[in-house]
Amino acid sequence: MQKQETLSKNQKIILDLIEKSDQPLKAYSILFDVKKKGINAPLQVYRALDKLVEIGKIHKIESRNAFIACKNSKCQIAKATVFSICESCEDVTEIHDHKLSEHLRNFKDNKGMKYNKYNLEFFGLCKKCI
Amino acid sequence: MQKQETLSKNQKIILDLIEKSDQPLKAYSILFDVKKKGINAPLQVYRALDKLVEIGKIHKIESRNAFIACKNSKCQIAKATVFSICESCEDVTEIHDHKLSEHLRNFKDNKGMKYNKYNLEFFGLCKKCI
DNA sequence: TAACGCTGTGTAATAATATAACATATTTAA
DNA sequence: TTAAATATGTTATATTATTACACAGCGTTA
Repeated sequence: MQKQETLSKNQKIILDLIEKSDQPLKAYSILFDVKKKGINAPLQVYRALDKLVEIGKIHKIESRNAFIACKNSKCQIAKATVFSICESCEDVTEIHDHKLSEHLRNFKDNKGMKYNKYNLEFFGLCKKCI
Repeated sequence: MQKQETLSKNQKIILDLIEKSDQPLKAYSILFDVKKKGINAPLQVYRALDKLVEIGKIHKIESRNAFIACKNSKCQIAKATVFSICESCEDVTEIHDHKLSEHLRNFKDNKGMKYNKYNLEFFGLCKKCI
């Protein structure tokens, strides 16, 4: 089973919307916005979100219960995400830092655990809000 | 205003409970357990949790909406947390790795953002579940 | 082509997580 | 000893997410 290239109708509608926003969107705000396109129920939104997260088109910002598009064209980083979050204006940016990724990818604890995913969220104040 | 040494009644009850568990507890499971101690409403639980998180006695596992006690006696790491989470048995362990902490503490993005906190969650399979 | 598995859709109901608003009590500090 | 800050108690409600069920479309394969 290889990576799916074609998205379903609902998945497309919802990915479109998220990609048009440069900031994370919440599930019920997405629902509100796609009602005009015939998506009526939370579950329809959550199902599409689940799929889009799974294939790496979007990421969930766990501390905010919100979803942001992955700007990385290859979208192979669903399993290794780093974000910076401004606690004042709530601006969220995905961080791609080679050295940091390397470090995290290679991290080994002393419990013999096998990692296949990580998510890192930095919090602070962005330049505008300092 | 220095670090508060004395916790209020509700805060103590709830911290006690969380410290007795070596795994994260969810707010409503905490509520259920403390009803016999006279805590009746979600808000009473959430208020205590907020405070305990703020002073570093517990941490929130964001991806699980659950709370775990901080084992670090000094509890000064509320703002710099790393966890490993087994996706099979849901076992959660707080990680203290000097080199990793150093790396994360010193991380600078290229946006001039000032960080004061981070949270990192590793996912995978623990030794038992591999 | 018919039967099957897989993925997706639609809908209703409900579960789980979290906060707002208001009144009052207790502790702390000036 | 009074004012400010912190904590409590209660009701109601907002927000986030899932369960359960019925069915549609599509590609495989027997």
